[in-house]
Amino acid sequence: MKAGLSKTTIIEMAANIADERGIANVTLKVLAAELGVKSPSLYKHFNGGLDELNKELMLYGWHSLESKIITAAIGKAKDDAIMAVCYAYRNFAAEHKGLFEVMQWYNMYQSEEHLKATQGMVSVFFQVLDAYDLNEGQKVHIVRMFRGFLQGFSSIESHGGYGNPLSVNDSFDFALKTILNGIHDLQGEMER
Amino acid sequence: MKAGLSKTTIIEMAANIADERGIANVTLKVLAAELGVKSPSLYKHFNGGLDELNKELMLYGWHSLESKIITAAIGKAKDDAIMAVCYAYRNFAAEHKGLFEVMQWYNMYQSEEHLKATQGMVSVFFQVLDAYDLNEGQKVHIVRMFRGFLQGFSSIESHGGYGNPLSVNDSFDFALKTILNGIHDLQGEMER
DNA sequence: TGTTATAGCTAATTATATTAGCTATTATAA
DNA sequence: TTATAATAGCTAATATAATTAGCTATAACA
Repeated sequence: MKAGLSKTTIIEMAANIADERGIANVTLKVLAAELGVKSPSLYKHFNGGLDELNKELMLYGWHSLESKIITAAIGKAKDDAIMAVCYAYRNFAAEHKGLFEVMQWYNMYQSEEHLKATQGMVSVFFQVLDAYDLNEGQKVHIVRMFRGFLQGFSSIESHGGYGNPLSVNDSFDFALKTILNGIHDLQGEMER
Repeated sequence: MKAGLSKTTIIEMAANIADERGIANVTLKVLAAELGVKSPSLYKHFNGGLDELNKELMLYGWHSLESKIITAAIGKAKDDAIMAVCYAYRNFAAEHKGLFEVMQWYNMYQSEEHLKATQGMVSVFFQVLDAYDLNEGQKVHIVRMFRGFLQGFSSIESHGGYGNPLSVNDSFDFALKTILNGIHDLQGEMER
């Protein structure tokens, strides 16, 4: 009862380490040192050790992203809302490289927890799509396309995978407009 | 001089372990046991130890994917070629979950090696796009969109991230058609 | 046949995660 | 206020995997 740690402060420090020093440094050793305690002490907060910590970090990341995109969508509708949400996603990945990696990497083959974690974000997409004249199946396809594109694009970009000097921003805009056009076509040329 | 190992056989076994038992089991211990040797022996083939092995595994994966999509594109052109390439990518990810993971997650912050590794695949996309009337910038945007989408979609799908019962195949088709429409639209214009 | 190179070995070292059990501080109740 | 209980954090010990050092037997070859 000295350092006064809590799950939250530990997770936040872990997220910080992931972003600043890379996920390879998200270890109990580094984390404890950074928090000014010894590594066994962390087991008082995370019974499941490093594994549980990574899981919590993954959940924390998705929840953070969720609130970012919710905030971004406030006061916007249709294409504007979609653009805002997509940019918020991409910016989050850029600003939280390490955390974003943990969000995707942890729990690869145990999808239940992952599914739950991403549900919030998925809901936001569906809500935004409610403003369009689309059936449920179409919405599912569109949300899946956005999720796939955003995750892959953001991941490649933040790892420096797009080597060509051409503006990555322009490529992102191009892709979003392409998907938006697809949505417009489904509506039979209604107004955007 | 007994087991007669080579870099190739070791890498192939590592890829196999990644796919069958998950990347958490790609360790020198497991790998050596599987190959019938002791783990220090592997240093005779990989001076850099586990790190070098993972790098080689990543490169091996991208080269494998490259030849798969080249094969898929043979005798096809335009939309047919693109569809074939995209399906080949997605199938590869589905059939090599572990390897596909290593391809994305190894070497996160040292993009040079990653860039080189993906260059082959990128070239295939550019070649296929040569059949369309597009300028260089447009091609770059399109390839980036495909890469982002394919990586994210395949990754989410193969980790069971698309929970909705709706056919994932249909979503994939929907997305590809959406992007193809975008390409067709660009051909109508003179320039952008 | 003798020499050399080296794949694979054992033994030892390092690094991290984890467990066991102790202690001091904080919170709570008499 | 004092006694008691709960527990955050500690030290010491253990487990597991990576890695290094140095040895040895075999394959290749002069």
